[in-house]
Amino acid sequence: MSDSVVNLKQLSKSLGLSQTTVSRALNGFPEVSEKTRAKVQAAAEKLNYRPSPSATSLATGKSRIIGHVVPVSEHRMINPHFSDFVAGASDAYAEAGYDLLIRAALPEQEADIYRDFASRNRVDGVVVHGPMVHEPRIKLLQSIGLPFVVHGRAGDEEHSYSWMDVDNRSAFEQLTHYLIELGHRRIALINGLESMNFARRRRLGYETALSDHKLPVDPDLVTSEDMNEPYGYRSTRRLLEASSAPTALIYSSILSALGGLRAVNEMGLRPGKDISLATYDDRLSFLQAGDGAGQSSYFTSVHSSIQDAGRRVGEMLISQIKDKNSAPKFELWKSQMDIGKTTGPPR
Amino acid sequence: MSDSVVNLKQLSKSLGLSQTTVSRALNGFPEVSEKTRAKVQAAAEKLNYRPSPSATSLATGKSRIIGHVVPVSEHRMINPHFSDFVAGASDAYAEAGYDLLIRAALPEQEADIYRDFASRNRVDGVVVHGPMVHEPRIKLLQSIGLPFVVHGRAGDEEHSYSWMDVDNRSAFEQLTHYLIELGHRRIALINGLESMNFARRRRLGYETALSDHKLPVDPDLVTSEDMNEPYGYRSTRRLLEASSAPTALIYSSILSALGGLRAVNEMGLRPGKDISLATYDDRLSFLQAGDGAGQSSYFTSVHSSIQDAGRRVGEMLISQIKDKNSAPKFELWKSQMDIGKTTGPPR
DNA sequence: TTGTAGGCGTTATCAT
DNA sequence: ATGATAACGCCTACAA
Repeated sequence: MSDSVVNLKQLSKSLGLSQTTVSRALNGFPEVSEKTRAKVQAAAEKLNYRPSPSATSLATGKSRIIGHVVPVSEHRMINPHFSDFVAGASDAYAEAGYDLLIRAALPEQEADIYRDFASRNRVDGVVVHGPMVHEPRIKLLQSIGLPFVVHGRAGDEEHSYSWMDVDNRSAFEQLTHYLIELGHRRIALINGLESMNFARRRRLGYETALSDHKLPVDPDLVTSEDMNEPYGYRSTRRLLEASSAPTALIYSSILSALGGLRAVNEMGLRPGKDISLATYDDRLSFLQAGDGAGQSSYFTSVHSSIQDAGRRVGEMLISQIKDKNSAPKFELWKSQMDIGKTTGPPR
Repeated sequence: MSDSVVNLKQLSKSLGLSQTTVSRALNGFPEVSEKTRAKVQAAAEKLNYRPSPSATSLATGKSRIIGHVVPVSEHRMINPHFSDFVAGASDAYAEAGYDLLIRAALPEQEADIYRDFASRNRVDGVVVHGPMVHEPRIKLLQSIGLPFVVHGRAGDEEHSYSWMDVDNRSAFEQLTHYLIELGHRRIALINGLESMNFARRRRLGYETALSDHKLPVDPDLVTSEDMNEPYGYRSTRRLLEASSAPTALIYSSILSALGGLRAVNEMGLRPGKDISLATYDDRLSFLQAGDGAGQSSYFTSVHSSIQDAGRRVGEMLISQIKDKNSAPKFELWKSQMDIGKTTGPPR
């Protein structure tokens, strides 16, 4: 009730015990007698004792904070994908008594920020977002010795660090395969930025399916950009207005799929009839409904919840922080395919 | 280059100066001679000196961290609105040398978390998100003495705390007015949760416009829920399938407007022709395009960038933290109206 | 202009 | 099982 706060010294004095004993009692050290511990805990509660994070951090070298550095460039990393990921991660952190810290940074500052994070333990670990095909942050963090988990994977040395990823390649292979089976021959891929590893994998999956069916890979049918709604709209219009338009389009994100849907509607084409649309779906929460009436069940898609991914990455990172010299852990999640209303045989 | 890091003591020893002088030189105290300061700065750079945040925090009582507590309930606060706000805020923080901290919490824990934040200065201030009509957090924070800025306003005592808000009421009055002028008589409002102050204000604006034109306020035409896509879809369908359907719908968020658009398309209605849709638009970045081809220019809307709001709230909070006993500051932003393609006279 | 010394609130190492 | 005491790394009176 009271807003007055007490420190260790005051608390121990009020108990007639030393700070050492009180500290040990509160932190669950086994040598403290149960009777003492109970008394201490009761008094701590009553006097509203809360340890000072900075003092604890200074003494232990642990901050109980997880860092996320987000680039502020043209390709902003803060978008609905990020926020859903963060929702999951912060949940996992809170459960374990950690806080989430965000630092906005220009891309060229990023390395320095990691050094800063590590050198004075502002954070106990970081999550690496949006790994590129060749990802310099990984060896940097390794050399610094700052614990980290990658959301996704980089192109090489997958066994030297911890990561959690979805099966981007097989997901897109499956989606493409499905469209081919429906009879489509010209299938476009509205991909994310292919400097990012996930996008490269998705393209590989797409190309693999085409090749398996002896279909040509037409570079004019593939676009690569930051995934947002206008991009989906723009590229869809351009592709469909071209001379040899595709009969089906695959989107790397439901955000661009939404843009594609808008384009298609505007052109008077009926999804699933005149044109087929399929997408990767991160199950973004603002599109989700309990009754399954959200966009997610509308689109034909492969999906995996990015919020769940955030939670899992958070858990992995915390367990790694707690057991510093544990071996790297990897987790590859299978995406699930759902047939929605937006695909059908070509006209 | 080197990852080795040096502390104040080592740095000052290497310079043959006292820690005091070095500290003062680095922190811009005027009494240090420029020659000394230059030498110190050069050495700090060279030896890769970085002050320890926990030590600094312990000594000064300042953490240089801004807290955001986000409820993890059914009505998640982490959504695209939040992430755009955070993008702006974290930018402002980074510029001022602050970090952003997120703590997920059950609603009933929130009060305790604020106490925790304040008592041991884990954070120097907080942003209050989603103020309700009656907002207990405000007097709590005031009694605790933790600096805060409200994004939005609570219903009462607007002059006792700092806030930044948009003119929700007049924005919705204007939008409704416009639709009435077009000839609409039955206008629905797909509102946010009316326990939230912004939603109540929006409804007031809507009702004011109706009353001004001697139009009845039909409660069946107003819905109030968490703003997401499925909600927009569901309520739009329900309203349009009813016996006396509205000819125009106003959405409190582009997320639900997107759902409404989906419903309307599905029902074979042409937006702007058979049915009119208007929305409040927070200019969410994932819907924005440089070329103006995003959803934002498509919908008839009143808009104001929530990312800019985040930046501004961040600035306000930091300036308040720096000047503790400054008077409360208020900022009310005017939203701008844009006529898009989704409105027209009723059929 | 610079330096000395104590304090911020914990944890951890030795003792006892 | 409990207690003194020295870190942790910085800031800041107070002195010089």
